[in-house]
Amino acid sequence: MLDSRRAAKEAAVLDAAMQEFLAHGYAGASLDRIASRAGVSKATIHSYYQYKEVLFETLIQRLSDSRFRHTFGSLELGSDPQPPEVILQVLARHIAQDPDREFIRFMRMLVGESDRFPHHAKSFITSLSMPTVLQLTQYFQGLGFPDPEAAARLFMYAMIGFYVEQEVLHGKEVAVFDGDRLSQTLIRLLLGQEPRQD
Amino acid sequence: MLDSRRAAKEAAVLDAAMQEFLAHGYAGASLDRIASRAGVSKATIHSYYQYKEVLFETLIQRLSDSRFRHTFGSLELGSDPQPPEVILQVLARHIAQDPDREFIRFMRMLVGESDRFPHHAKSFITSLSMPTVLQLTQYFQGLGFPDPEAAARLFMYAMIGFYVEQEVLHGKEVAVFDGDRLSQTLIRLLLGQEPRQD
DNA sequence: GTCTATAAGTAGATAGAC
DNA sequence: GTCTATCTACTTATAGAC
Repeated sequence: MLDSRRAAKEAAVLDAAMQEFLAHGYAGASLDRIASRAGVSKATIHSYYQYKEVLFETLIQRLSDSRFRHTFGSLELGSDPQPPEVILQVLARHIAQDPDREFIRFMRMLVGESDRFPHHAKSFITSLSMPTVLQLTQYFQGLGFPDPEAAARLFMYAMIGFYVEQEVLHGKEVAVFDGDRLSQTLIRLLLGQEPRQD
Repeated sequence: MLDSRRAAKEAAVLDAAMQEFLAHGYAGASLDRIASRAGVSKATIHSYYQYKEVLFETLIQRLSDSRFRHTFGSLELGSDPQPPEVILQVLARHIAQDPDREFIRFMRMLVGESDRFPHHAKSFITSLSMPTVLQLTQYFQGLGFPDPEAAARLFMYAMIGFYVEQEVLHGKEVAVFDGDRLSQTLIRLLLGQEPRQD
């Protein structure tokens, strides 16, 4: 009974902390605001997480995990019987599209803190970028590509670059470009179906 | 005489501010440290730039301008008589390579502050991403591509994604990948010279 | 113009009451 | 276990001496 009340408070702290850190970054986040938004005292926060940095670490880990589940939870690349152009199209949308706006702010924070918290960035690479490269490499290998890892990384980098420029850096508010048009071009090139001038 | 002494102090402030903002981001930067590193008092800084935010704006503009000159200063795409694969290779290195480590930290700060300072991000897009897309689009149009803008953006996004994952997010410390191998793959695909399985 | 000194506010973290 | 009250340090910004 007391445990569940404590668990509820801890969840409230984490939720409030997420909003605060996503809105202001690490240095700009205020424990005062987190406490007041969570409906607890600052002392309570410190009893859960001794320092601000511990709270930040816990939160980043939680956000990173949830993104991992989002990207790979509904993805079964190997056993999918659909044609490559369909599979790759779906995967491109998985990488570059954003169902919830929260991940954009997470990326901003992760990149923004990647100088002061490099291990968060590396952990993100390990748990998201590496498995994506691996899965794609195996897939392109199965299609008989001569350099499957280069194809895999080209695919991933193109969609990441698109996401960073259009969504994270507000590029689509300056000059919007359709993500499907990009991925279609890329997929046709990779599969050798592109219409060309000759 | 007094003017030049003032100009020297102002330059010292901007240099110190650059180090401070790049190292700590906007919220984490301290005017105390900037003043002490520049060898002036805080009051002097405030006499030049009324608020911290004004100093930050000035600095970002300066950094963005210098990067613009770096990327396009030595680049004459249209009149270059060299073959496409050479030109594109050089351009790929321009986008993804970093002669000075400073730009990595600038990107981290720009992305990290792009939620609270969206106009900086947009200004960056306008002065760097847009001209790149434009130049590349014209180049691919000259080569007879059916959708030159899609090819242009694919090229730019792939190199940006590579840069963000490998350099900004420390990806190369987790699993390094050769930038030339990526751009060679991309260029061969675009120019229709890729070796394929069939 | 540029400084020192200080104002006024907020930061993270803790002691001690309950 | 959670609170209120407080400590110490640091923040931006300014007033006033020179």
